[in-house]
Amino acid sequence: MKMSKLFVQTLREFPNDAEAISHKLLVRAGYIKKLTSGIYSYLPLMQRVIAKVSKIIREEMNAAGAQELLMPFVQPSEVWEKSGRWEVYGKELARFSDRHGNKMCLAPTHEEVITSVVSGTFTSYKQLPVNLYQIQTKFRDEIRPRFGLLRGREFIMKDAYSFHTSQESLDEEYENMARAYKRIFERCGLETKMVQSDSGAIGGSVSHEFMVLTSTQTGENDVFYCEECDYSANSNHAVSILNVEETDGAKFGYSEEKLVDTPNVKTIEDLAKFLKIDSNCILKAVLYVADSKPVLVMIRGDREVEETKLLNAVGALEIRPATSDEAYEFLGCEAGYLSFLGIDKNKVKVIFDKSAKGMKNFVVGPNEPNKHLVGYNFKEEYDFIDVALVKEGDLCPRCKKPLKVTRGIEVGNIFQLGTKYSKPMNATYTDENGQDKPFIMGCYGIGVTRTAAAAIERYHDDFGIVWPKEIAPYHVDVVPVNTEDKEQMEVALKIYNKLLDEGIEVVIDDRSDRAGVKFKDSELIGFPYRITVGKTISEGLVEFKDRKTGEVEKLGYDEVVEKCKELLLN
RNA sequence: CGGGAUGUAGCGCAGCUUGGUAGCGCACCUCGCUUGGGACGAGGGGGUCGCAGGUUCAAAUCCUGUCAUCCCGACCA
Repeated sequence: MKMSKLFVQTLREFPNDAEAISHKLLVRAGYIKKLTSGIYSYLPLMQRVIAKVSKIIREEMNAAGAQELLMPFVQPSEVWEKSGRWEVYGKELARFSDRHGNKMCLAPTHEEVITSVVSGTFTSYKQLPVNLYQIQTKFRDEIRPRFGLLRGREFIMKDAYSFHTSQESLDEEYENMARAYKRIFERCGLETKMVQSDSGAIGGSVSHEFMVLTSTQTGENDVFYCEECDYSANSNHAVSILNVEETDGAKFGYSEEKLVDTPNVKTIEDLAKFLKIDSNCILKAVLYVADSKPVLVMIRGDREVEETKLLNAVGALEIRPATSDEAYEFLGCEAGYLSFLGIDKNKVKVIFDKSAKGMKNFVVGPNEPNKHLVGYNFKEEYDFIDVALVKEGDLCPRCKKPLKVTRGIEVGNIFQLGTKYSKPMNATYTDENGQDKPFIMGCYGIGVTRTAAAAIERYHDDFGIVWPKEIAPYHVDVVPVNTEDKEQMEVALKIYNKLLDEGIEVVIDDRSDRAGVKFKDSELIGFPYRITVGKTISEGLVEFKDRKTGEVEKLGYDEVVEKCKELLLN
């Protein structure tokens, strides 16, 4: 490809509306162009990266025994009503009506359609298991799209769905996919961590996410992991053993139940200071609204509620913290002094977090203003449920060593769906005994465009993108320093043509710009290797530069071609 | 949804307070010069100043509304 003809416009400055480094670089280096919030055109360079990632995915999925198909992006409401998700999915599902007034939507995922495709096509246990996948555009109308391709509204996803006659068969395929995913990301040059996770809107029981670990910035998930054993989990799923298992207010002189004045003391921090007690000896009350009904969470003062866990615990569709006004409305008390004590349990659901178990002589709100109860002890048995966010330093649930936390970008996930979709949609096969049984299903996703963006988050420097060579849009950039110099151009073209003949993906920067411009662009775009054809041709040499290591070698014309072959063709 | 900010040429921005012919840098076109790290000179093209309404002799500028984009937060009592 001639650089002078490549459809790309690099920018001297970073775009104003980008935050994440991958977003900034993708725009500046001319890979993507925004059409509207969270929706981008993939320009030729990007399209090549997408094709590379897709190719790796296809090869590994096919090798793992899956078959590719392609399903509709526009779907009728019927299948979604059948599965029960038309009501449940919320505003992320982009809905519209066709000209006949039929309710339609843009596909955010394909469980419904694949289930209807398989149902009635494979009807015998003899034909199972089967795993089908596609690589396709998805649309999710995110509340707040951001970070460019990391959280767009429109994005490209590989989604696979497997159908089984038994849990054992599903387990096997789940492991098979986990192995395939590991290989896919490795081949993309990405190190990933497989972590336990919540199964979210897709549903099901067992699920894992593949995370690209990032130091700080753009990872949108907290991942807790143990360095001793291999335990690791998304914060929405992580469990821990509290490092202080039992707390006793008696240590601070509160061994007797008593109502004390705490005027205008509303936060846990202030209360701990006011009473001269550790916050883990206070039982905190947090009021939520779950599907417009109040839920009061009682949790140890040094802990925070993990909303996804709470959502699952109460089986709600939507959950949010209550406002102060709502606190007054539901509990008849101003916020700051709320409690499970003295409230109507038929009106307000109360959940006790696991962290509250074993607390003694603790401080708790009395559900009346400007007072707190000290030295309180539970007077009946409660069910303690885990709805708390793990903290760094908590102990690993497996080996009891302190947990660490890091940020991660979720590039893939695998779920065991069971019969969540097949049952309501009445999708069945006939078993050995002639009986109809619902399919047992699994599903497996990879964000193709997000994977590319994650690679940039992970691999870049001050000059631009440093692509892993497996997913770089081109491998080699041949730069004649002075295009007016006939000899330089001749050598550059010779090398370029030879590389082309060898099947190496190469660009020749035949623009008449000065060398500096071409070098800057080369580094910004992130070609893994650059061959500079300049003054050294007087000695029959050209310069070979590795983008990643920065190493430079002077090589003869044939030598440099051999070097590229060696590095790029196996 | 709540709060904040911003909409002026493809990109980055100034101009708005105090109304009076729409500007700068990059990019683009032409000519010259230059060619190993984002050169230089001269000339040139490109903008309904987000949109709608209002005030005014006159609005990018003032007023009202509206749309869009970005950031923060989404209540832990």
